[in-house]
Amino acid sequence: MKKYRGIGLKLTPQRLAILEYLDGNREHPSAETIYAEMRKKYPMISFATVYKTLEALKNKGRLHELTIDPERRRYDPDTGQHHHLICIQCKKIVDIHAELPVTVPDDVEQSFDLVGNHIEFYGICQKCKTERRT
Amino acid sequence: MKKYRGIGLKLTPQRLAILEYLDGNREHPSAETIYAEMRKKYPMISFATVYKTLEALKNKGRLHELTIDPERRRYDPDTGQHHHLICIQCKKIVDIHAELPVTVPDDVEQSFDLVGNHIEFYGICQKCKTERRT
DNA sequence: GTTACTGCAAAGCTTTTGCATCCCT
DNA sequence: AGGGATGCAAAAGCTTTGCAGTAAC
Repeated sequence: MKKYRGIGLKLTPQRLAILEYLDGNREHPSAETIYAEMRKKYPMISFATVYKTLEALKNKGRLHELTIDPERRRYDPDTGQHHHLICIQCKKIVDIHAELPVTVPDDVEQSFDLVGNHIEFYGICQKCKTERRT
Repeated sequence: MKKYRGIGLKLTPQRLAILEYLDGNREHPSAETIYAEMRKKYPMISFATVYKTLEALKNKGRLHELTIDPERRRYDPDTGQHHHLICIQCKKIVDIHAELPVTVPDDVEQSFDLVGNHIEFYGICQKCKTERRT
C-alpha cells in the first residue's frame, strides 16, 4: 500500500497486515491480540515478527506503548495527544480527544522540563454498569 | 510496632520490615528493589514472601500498584489522591500532591461512572538536564 | 547484491503457585 | 491449637534474542 511508503521500513506482507490492522484501530490491542488477529490471515506469522514490528513502529514514532494495563503492554496507533478512560471492571480503554488543560505547581515547573502529560480516568462503563444490576 | 496493628494481617518480622521500609517511602520501589532492601536486614527473606505481602497490602488498600513503568510494577504506600511526574530519562517518579481539577467532556460523563483519575507528567529532571549539558 | 526481515526455538525477566513447615495470635 | 505466613523451587506469563534462511529494495 502506497500510504505506508516512506516509513523507513521494509514493507513485508506481515508488516502490511499489522499496519492495516492498526490503522484507525481504537482498541488499544496487546501484542497477543495483534498476533491472534494476524494469524487469521497469515497463519504462518510468528510472535517474534509481531514483537519486532511493534518495536520498529514504536521507534519510528508510529505507535505508542501504553502502560495502563499492568498485565501486558498495549499499543495505540494514535500518536497524537489524547487521554484515556479505563473501565476498572472490563479493562476497556476509551480515547478522550478533548483538550484538558492542567496546570502544574510552580515548584514543579521550575525543577522539570515538562514535555507532556497523560490523564487516565477510571470508571465503570455503561455495559458493566448494566450487567452489574442483573 | 503498634502502629501496624489492626491491619488484619499477621505481623511477622518480614512484614514489619516491609511495612517500615514502605512507611513514608517516596521512591515508588519495585518488588525487586524491596526484596533487595529487605535482604540487607533479613537475608533469609524470600521473593515469594515479598510478592505475597505486597499483594496482601494491596488488597487491604494499604498500597497502590503503579503501572507507570512498563518494565516492572512499582508500589506506592501513599494511597491518597495524587499525581506523578516522570523523568523520561532516568525514570525517576516524583509525587505531585496538588489538587489538579480536570473536567471531562459531557458525553464521557454520561457513559461512564467516574471514580477517579491520575495524571502523569513527563519531563526531564534537574539532574538529567544538567548531565545532558556536559 | 545488500541489508533488513522472518520464523523458530531458546532464553530472560517478572510474577505466581504448590506445598511442607513454621509461628503469630 | 489453628490458620495464616514463610521459603523453596518449579511453573507460568510476557517479551527478547540468536541465528540461519529469505525477501524487499
